[in-house]
Amino acid sequence: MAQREQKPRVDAYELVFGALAHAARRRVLLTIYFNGGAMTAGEIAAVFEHAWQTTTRHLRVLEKAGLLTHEKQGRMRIYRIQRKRLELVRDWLAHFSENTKH
Amino acid sequence: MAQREQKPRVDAYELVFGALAHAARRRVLLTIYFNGGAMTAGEIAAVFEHAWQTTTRHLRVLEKAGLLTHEKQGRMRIYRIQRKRLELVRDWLAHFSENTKH
DNA sequence: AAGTTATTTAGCAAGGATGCTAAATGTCCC
DNA sequence: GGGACATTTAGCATCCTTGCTAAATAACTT
Repeated sequence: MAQREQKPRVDAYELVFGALAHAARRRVLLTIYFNGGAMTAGEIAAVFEHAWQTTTRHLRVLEKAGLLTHEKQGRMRIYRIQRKRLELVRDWLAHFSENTKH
Repeated sequence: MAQREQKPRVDAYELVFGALAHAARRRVLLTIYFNGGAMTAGEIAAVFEHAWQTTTRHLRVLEKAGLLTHEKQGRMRIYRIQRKRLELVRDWLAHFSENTKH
């Protein structure tokens, strides 16, 4: 039993890696990116065979992970990819780089 | 319904991202890496609070994902990290790089 | 060969994730 | 303001994952 556990960006890894663990969510990110970085929820959902509501949940997971943000525009919501957040993954990978090999 | 789905290295992404989705497994990789790239199952398990068997399963998942390999040495098994396999993650991230910005 | 050490496999319970349908919310248009 | 459109929230069933304990395998030791 550890005295006290710190949870600063530890949770961030958890959220991001968790979000990327599902093929549909990875595909959502790619889809939005190749569409210029932003799409409405409807456009995104249309790409998938899933029910609308299922995609909505995936979007929520991605947003909670910080990989997506949304803004309202009238009755539609525009989701925007947060490329910067993906660097967290790169950061984690960097632990395994040649140089750091200690 | 798509005509036919190809699954070449698609499954590889699935396996690797799936494996990295669990904090314990990410920690196993870091542990082995910072221990010089190889450790026995026992040494790895000793690092965790989990029951031995639970860690064994994590090792299996990581191995199935290609992130670890093992070789027998007497009655112990030495697990070795496959850094190269992590590049698959880097490859995926590369889709979002500035340059490739379609 | 019997016992000890190192590790995996099997089987089960609990919790979480995923996908669906139905209902709710919020906005636009006549 | 009433209906159509865009999207989310709720609730439920199913499946997958994780963690555990018990049992099995396999290699060393005496």
